[in-house]
Amino acid sequence: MGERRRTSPVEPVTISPLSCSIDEQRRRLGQAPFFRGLGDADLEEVLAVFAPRHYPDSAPIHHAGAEATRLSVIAAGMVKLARPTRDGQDVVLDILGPGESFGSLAELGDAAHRETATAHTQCCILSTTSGAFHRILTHYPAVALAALEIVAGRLRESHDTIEQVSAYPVEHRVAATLLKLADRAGTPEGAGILIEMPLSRQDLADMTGATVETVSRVMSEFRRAGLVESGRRWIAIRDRDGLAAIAG
Amino acid sequence: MGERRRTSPVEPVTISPLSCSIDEQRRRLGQAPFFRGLGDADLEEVLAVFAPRHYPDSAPIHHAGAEATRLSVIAAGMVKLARPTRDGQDVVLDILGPGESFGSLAELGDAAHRETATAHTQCCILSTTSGAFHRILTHYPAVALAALEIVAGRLRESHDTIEQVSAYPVEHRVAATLLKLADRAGTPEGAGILIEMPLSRQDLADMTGATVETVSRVMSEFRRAGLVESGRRWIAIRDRDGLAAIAG
DNA sequence: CGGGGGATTGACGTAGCTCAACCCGAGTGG
DNA sequence: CCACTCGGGTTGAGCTACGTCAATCCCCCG
Repeated sequence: MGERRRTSPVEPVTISPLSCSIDEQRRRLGQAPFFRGLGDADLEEVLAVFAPRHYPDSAPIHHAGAEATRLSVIAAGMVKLARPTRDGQDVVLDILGPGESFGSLAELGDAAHRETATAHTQCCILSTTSGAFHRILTHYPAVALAALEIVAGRLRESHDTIEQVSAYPVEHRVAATLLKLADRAGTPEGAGILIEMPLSRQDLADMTGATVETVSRVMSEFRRAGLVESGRRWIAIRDRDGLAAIAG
Repeated sequence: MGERRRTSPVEPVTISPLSCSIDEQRRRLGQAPFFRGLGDADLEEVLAVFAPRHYPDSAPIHHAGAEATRLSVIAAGMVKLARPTRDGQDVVLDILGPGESFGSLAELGDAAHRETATAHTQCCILSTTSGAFHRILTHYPAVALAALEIVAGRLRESHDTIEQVSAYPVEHRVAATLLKLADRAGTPEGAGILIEMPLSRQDLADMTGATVETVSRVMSEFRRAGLVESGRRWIAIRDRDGLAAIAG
């Protein structure tokens, strides 16, 4: 009665068999911001040191505290970067998609991972050792510059997050987070934008520094206002401008 | 009564005349992480494109929103990086010291400054245009690598901050912030560590995402517990371990 | 000595956390 | 194929950390 929530999830069940075939994945990686700017020959040489590996959904890739020995680039799927806190809660720093990298990049010169990386969907990861990566950096200045730009961009986003969490209420943060995700991984669907990844209230809470309950309340609020639609592990945006108004 | 607070501030009145002499400052900059790894000849060449400029205490260096045209390195003094929020409060992202850089580094590829930079003490800044800086990056790979390492380090610190602000109470954040500052700019003094920079409650509040009043209460608490001593615009740490216990 | 900007402290309001009950849709095994 | 279970989601009722507002204090300056 009154509110009808879409109950038949036209879900983003991205369960393609993800062959993780080396050649296929490598071809796609040539496009990654990381390797942009390399000639074909160089690209071939650089990619040669990367080894592919498949992770099933929710599999841990590495834990915080573990020795940081590899640099990884996502060929397919999504990876969640989180910091476990003393009291057992998680602070999600980012959810990365294809072409994005993690591992000993952000932790250059750091011996241990500060963050836990988990396969947020099943995914295929190309990775190499820190040593090999460092050799690439010194040997191919273009890669070093690309890396610099990538890290600088992330730093900017982190600053955004700090501002959000320090100065704005939960409602605002949730709206902003949804918009960010929609820009990154949204596809038009019906009269809205479907965020193409599994996204639970818990995820959203961990990304905004709030609790599941509060996020749930905020989302209900948004739904009643016709801003979003959501279900078990998915979220779609109905009224982008409305959300943007709340996000500021 | 009972509590005696040090009322005679053996202040860090770093009001050396800061001549900002080019040669003197340049000599010191050779040590900056940025230019480490450059040979003498190269260093000379690189430094040549930097122009020095002096800023009095509290002078604005650039405002958020302004076009990002320069990269700056601090020769002497301290610079406060802050984001002004919609509702007029400031979120302080960092306070930088000699040898550290700001400007179009974190904003590589970004046209406008996201942050306001202010002279937190009087200071001397060497700066160059983004164009010249970019030329340096491509021409001297060592600088690009150093920059990468610097930005990666900052990213890590930003992640620390996000964790703090998302998951821990104000008390905890203030303690952690004090420790961070002490490590960076602390000098042993009497039975404690004096933080060598002017540091108001407002600054601390803006760094921790809290209000002046709350920070003041927390600091009073700390003082009563014998952890810190503080006055008008300065702070000293009496019991490092005690603070560390609170910071976790 | 008087003024002013920072700091302190108190009283009060509230956003968001905690605890707890309940619901619902999707697997799963009988 | 149905019943059970179980993991997520929702909702409510308190509680508390922290923000807000306001008064007062205390250096430090002219």
